[in-house]
Amino acid sequence: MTRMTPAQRREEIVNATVTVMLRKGIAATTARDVAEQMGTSSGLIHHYFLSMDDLLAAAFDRAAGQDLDVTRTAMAAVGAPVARLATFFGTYARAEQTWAFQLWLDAWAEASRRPAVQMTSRRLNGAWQRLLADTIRAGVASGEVSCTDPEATAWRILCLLDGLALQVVAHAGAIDRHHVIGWSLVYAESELGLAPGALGAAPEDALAPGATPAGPAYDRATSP
Amino acid sequence: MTRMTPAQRREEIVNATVTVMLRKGIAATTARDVAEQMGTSSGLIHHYFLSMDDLLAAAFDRAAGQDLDVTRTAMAAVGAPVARLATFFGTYARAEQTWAFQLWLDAWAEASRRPAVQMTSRRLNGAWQRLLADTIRAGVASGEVSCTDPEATAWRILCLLDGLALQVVAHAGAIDRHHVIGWSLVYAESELGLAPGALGAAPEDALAPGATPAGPAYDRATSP
DNA sequence: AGGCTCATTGGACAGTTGTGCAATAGCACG
DNA sequence: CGTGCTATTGCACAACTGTCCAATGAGCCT
Repeated sequence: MTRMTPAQRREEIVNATVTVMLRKGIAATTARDVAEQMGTSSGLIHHYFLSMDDLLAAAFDRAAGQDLDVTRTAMAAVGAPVARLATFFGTYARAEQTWAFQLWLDAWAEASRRPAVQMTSRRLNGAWQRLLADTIRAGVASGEVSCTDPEATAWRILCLLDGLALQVVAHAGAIDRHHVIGWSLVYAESELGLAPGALGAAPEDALAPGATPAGPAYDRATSP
Repeated sequence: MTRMTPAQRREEIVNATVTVMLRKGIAATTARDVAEQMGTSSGLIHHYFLSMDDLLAAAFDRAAGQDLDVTRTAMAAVGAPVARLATFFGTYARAEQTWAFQLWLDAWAEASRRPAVQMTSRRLNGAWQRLLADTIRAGVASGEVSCTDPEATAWRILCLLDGLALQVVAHAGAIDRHHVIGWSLVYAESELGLAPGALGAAPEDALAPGATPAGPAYDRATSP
């Protein structure tokens, strides 16, 4: 029975929940799973969280929030708005490797049943949109990009990204992983009046479609 | 104890499951719910379906397949490819009223846990994409539209639609319902080299964004 | 050293769930 | 009318869930 300070323990519970969530998904994560992951009693969890809904929301907040922070700080380190947009897609692409996109899918589906999860997912989704919209606005201000409605454009780019990623996660093989970034990037360039390639080098097979790509092999592993 | 022929009963079980699913979502639909909906015993269900996974897949197939059929037949009744594409969006828009999009969300999220559901959802998603791609190809052949890669374009349009609809269902209010069709439609026109408005009259507030639309009031009801 | 606070335990509890099976009863056929 | 097939019942079963709580014991303060 190792006794920890409440702050530390709370932290560890959230961390353990994230670990379990990444393995089993939000919907299938139980209090006992989390306790076992920590090596403690299951009663401990409800000493720190009022309900499972709260815990799952907190864990999703941590997992998804970290991705957002990574992208945000990476973008903040870049000066020009267009370069910042390029960083946006570049970071997204790199994050693909350890992809936790199934979490988003679970969060959206669970939103109708778990109020706390819905609130968190809505807040984070909004934050992503704002990050993108703000950068677009900055680009408009500096004259680098042209866009009549940054808010709407940000939503559209994000929703295309989500829709594509969704297919990759839910129906492995239906869409090539690389297309997710490549196609979104091309779309963003066209919406923002940018020259092709301005936001990143899209692999040409991301544009020339149809036939099976002769590009580099990619792992079809479904598990994270 | 009303006795039915196996075919009839199987039919009724699927119908009842669809009804329950529309009310509670795929993930929360139980064998007992379905039995209660039919007014029969719960044991009956496993006399016709090997597992709950099979039943849920069959029910989702029916519900989502019907939507597909409606759109497909509506499109088949139209001659010119561009008009057929316009019908695609028009039918989609009308289907919005009795929106069962939560089912798709559930299906995608459950795909990783329920093999039968994944197979069904993958098949139907592919059918939607093929429907769109074939029509685009026909448009290219007739010279009405220009598109270098109908397959990819179809996926992109569909994924934008899904991504937008997803936000409406999961985070009611984040995106205006009307934007789902309007924005996708405008995007499709640009991808296919069509004149604005060629695929349907997008409400102007679907394009002029930002401020709260002064358009007609729309119900925010979340339940179907 | 002793006491006290509170993190932690381990299990109880009531409610689910999917699944399987003997018994029952409706219906068609002889 | 009786007989057999089988659709249907009703329940048992084991496993699981979130939630709660009295008992325990670790570590800090006096």
